[in-house]
Amino acid sequence: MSRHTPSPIADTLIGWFADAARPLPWRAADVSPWAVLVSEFMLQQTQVARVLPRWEAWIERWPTPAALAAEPPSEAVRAWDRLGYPRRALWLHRAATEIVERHGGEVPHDLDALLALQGIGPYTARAIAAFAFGLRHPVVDTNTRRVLARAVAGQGEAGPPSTARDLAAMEALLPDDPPSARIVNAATMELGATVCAARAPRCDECPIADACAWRRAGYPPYEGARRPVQARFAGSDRQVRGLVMRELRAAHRPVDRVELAPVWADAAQLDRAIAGLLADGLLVGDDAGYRLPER
DNA sequence: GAGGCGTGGGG
DNA sequence: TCCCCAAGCCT
Repeated sequence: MSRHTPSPIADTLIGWFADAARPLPWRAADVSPWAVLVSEFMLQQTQVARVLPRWEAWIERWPTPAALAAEPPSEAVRAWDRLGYPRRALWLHRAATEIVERHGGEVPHDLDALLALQGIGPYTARAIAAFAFGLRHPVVDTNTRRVLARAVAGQGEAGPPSTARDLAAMEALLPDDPPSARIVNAATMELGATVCAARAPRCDECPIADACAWRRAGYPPYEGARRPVQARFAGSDRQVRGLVMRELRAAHRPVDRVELAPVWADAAQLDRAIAGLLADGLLVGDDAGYRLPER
């Protein structure tokens, strides 16, 4: 691994982060790797403000992987409440079980061991390694990708994700020493989340505006490929799944098909949603009806 | 590799 | 109002 020439962008971000970082509780010095891991699961595709109260409650109730693994998945799904993508609650419970079984109840440091856990992909594995353990890895999320696209590549938006390419781009920005690299990872994400926003970037407040290639080029409009627009939510199977899950979280007993009928008028679509939830393991069904998974 | 997956904040 | 998009991952 070759040494880097110092990046003025990285240096500026380190100074900016010292003042501008939001005091998020999972960034506190005394939080456990497990607490960091839980935050990363919850933050997948979900905003900080919505995660905060769920994370506090979760860590208080289940302060260790073993504590969560000792309870049925149904309790994890209930505690997940309306954070969205409830498969993540199932995956987090599964990951806790795997940590107990494979790693003696301790969150592993190793990237490959992290990647092997349910629900942990390229972003989350590196985020845990970097933020929980201080290891020097590039961490690339959607905010990072946008900041690099603008400040370094001079493009208004990040193109389609490519893990290898994105990691290489961030690697080029990272200082050699792990503590500084960790801060640059966090600061780049923070800048994208709070200043270099997707819709309305606040360039007048940006600490690296002078170094920004996109700004220097006069903010050219983005010409490259965009990610496909997300299907509309209203009336979607996703909405129906959410409504069914809401019923099942509230009911601490089996709920049969007749009782679910009022949830959605289109019976075929309701059946499709239930079938999908069963396939995902979010529901189990028997003669008594549907319920959240107990094991 | 594209598509599917919740829910809600903000422009 | 409506639409974008949000600390991604799995199949």
